[in-house]
Amino acid sequence: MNIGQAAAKTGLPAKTIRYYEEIALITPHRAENGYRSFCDTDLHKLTFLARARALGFSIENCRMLLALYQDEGRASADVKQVAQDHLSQIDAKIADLKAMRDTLAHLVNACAGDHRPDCPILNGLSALAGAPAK
Amino acid sequence: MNIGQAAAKTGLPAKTIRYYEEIALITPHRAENGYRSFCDTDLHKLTFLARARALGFSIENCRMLLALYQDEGRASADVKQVAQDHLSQIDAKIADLKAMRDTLAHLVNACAGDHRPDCPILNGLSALAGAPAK
DNA sequence: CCTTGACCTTCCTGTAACTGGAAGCATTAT
DNA sequence: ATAATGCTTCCAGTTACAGGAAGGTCAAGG
Repeated sequence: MNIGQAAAKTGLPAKTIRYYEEIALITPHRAENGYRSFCDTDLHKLTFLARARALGFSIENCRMLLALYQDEGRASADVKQVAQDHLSQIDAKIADLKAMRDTLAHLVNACAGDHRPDCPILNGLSALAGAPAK
Repeated sequence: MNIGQAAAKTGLPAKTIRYYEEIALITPHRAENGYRSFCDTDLHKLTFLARARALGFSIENCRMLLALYQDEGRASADVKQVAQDHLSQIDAKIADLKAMRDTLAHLVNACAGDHRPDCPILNGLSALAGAPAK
């Protein structure tokens, strides 16, 4: 199977698949004409990668997960550790974004958004005087 | 005032300040010895930038906001537009992350995390069979 | 006067994970 | 035969800096 079909089946852009080969996440064989030839195992790996990436795992984490996936003697604790760490990072990022969101939402709500130059958003940015709680 | 003091006062790394000059967000004067010399206006701009960046605005949005900030004849509607768009993007990102988080949390919870190789996380990644609700 | 250390300068490289595009074979369709 | 895809490699660009090398400047101490 050529890269175009592999892309269609996995939902990954061909460019991305080439990149994954370049960084050795997958190693498809080559046909005589030089084209990459993807077998079922390659497709499974690509699907696995697509899903792991969709859950926000970094490439390096994906590499680890893929290695664990292929290691019959793995301990699920190792997998869980990677996932748990990532989950914590997601939670941290969500918390950060929520804080941003709240501050920004206050500023936006306070802004009239009309033709006049007076603007609480700019005022807030030039000196976050809002309500420095605590 | 030299870059070190400007960095200390604004909380921005000197590297970042040089970068902001390079991309023309600020244009501090130079002393005779070639050192950058920051005036109060420069410091205000840097503080403004630091806060806007902390709220997640991109550099290009910061550039626009800074221009509006310095434009006495601005309409607050223009500022609000930029902020509102950014707010929407933050909300979208939060929603994405929450979806990720929920999926991942389910997988993590289902995983025993012991010495055995059986792992719902890997199973989930190889074929998200969880509960594809509707 | 000289040296040491802190501070400043520019320039180059690297980051994450791709995306876009150019130049050039291979294959397929007309 | 030719034109349209599809494949190949390689190079550049993206975001917002961070790290580090090589070297000029300045204040303090001996």
